[in-house]
Amino acid sequence: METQTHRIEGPVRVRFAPSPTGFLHIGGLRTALYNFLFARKHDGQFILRIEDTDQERYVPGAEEDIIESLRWAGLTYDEGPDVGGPCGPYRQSERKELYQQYAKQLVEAGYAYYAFDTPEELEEMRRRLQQSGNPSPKYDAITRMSMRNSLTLPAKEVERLLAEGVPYVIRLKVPRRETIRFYDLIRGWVSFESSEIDDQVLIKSDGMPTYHMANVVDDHLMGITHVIRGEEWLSSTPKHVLLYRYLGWEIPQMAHLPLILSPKGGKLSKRNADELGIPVLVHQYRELGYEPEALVNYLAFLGWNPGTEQEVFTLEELIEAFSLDRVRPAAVQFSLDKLKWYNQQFIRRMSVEELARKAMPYLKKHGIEVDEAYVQKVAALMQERITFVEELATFCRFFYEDPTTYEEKGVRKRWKENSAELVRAYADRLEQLEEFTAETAERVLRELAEERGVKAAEIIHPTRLAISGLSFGPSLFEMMEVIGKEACVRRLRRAAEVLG
RNA sequence: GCCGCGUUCGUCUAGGGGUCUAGGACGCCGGUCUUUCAAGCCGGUAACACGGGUUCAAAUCCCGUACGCGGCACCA
Repeated sequence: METQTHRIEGPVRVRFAPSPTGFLHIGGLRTALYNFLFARKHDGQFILRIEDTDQERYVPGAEEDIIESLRWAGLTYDEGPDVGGPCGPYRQSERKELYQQYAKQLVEAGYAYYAFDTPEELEEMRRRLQQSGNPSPKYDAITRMSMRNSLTLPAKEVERLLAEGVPYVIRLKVPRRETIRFYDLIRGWVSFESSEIDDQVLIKSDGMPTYHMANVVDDHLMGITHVIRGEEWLSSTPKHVLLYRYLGWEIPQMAHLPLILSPKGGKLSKRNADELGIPVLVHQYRELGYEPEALVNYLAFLGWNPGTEQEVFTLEELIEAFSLDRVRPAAVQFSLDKLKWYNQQFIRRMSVEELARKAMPYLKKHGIEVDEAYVQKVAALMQERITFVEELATFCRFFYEDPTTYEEKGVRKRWKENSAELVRAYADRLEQLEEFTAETAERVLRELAEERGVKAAEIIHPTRLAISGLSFGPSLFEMMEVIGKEACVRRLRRAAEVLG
């Protein structure tokens, strides 16, 4: 049978449905982002739903992390556990009865059944089948007839077991031979043989639904029109198709996003990413000082592109440009280099006021106490030279305090025999200046060079070392103006003394 | 192993039968500018996985192979 998903009338409703079994992963953020962009693009609603049906893997704090991370990234949702909405509750653990009700409906209609097999019995069945040459044993149309379930047990026995409270699960009765086809917005028609699918558990023995059951029920009840999720769900989609059909519901449009791979090509798991030094959790990026706009922009381009040459987009621009049919089906490799480039791009697009404001917490963190007006001057000189806002503190200490060391390589290359004397002479002249600016500092230096018959560079380079302790950095004279006459003179004299 | 999905420069990608001697971006390399370092500008490096078809013509369509990834739980 062919199952066409068709366009549902009315506004677009999409959801991001993470499970609080861990902190938000960048792959999760990308999925959330595409859902968000799609919803905003079509003036629809974006919903956050927490899929916490696995009580064993529940990680405390995960839900908070997901919510905080989405907020940080600017992906606001219209309905969710913390903001409410007309289709709540938005936490699956709070909707338990709902799933049971629909599961019972499926049982009554003959599309699902009770199964009383213990884990040991299931294990035994798999072992038996494997021994008889079946490489992938399944609880399916054939094996279910030799198991303990409401299809094989007498009705009275089933009633008795249920009444006695014997643990049971509810399984989907997957048809024996049928081709299940569905249309994926990103991949086109995809088909699976029902014989490859096992009788999926819908309700676990603890009464909680499995993902498959909860997902289908909630997507329907919440009016989800487009299911946009990771490719790892593609092969369980036929089960969902069956569920929609048996429940008599319309199937939302499906779109399975390409997976994000590690830069080496494998799965971007926490473990192998840690080995490569790649953060995978959204909060790590926040802590490392990445701009949320940069991460979002980069993630948007992982699997999608606007078809134009524009690469830097604000969230608003992404919304405008986004479309699912420009999402590619192939898995993509994550690259920190490109992300850093985006970060640099966003820093350069900030005003110096904004940049300085963002730098303040970092300065505090590094024990530097200066006022924001001063930081703005630093920001103006450094904006084009930094990749992270934090570098306004770490890379720029010389703007805030005298250097205590001098870069060895720079000294070797730039500090000559006559440097100490020239630098002292320069300091003396600067001290006399009434108006200390980049222009006057430069003029005085060039005059001195001319008088001494040396190239300006012979004073410039040692001066840079004396002022900043480094052989590279922003425009020397502008830097000196920011640092001020008194400090410059002091630093020049000190360097002459220390470096000889 | 079985099933599914995928495959254009190292990476992200454009392209969807002729306009492709395959374009852009990141990275890398060189040049230029400059007091240095960045940035900018200019230039370079580098790809249609392979094999068969179809066609006057294929990166583009079809089939196969290889490789990669995903799934095969009372996890999501």
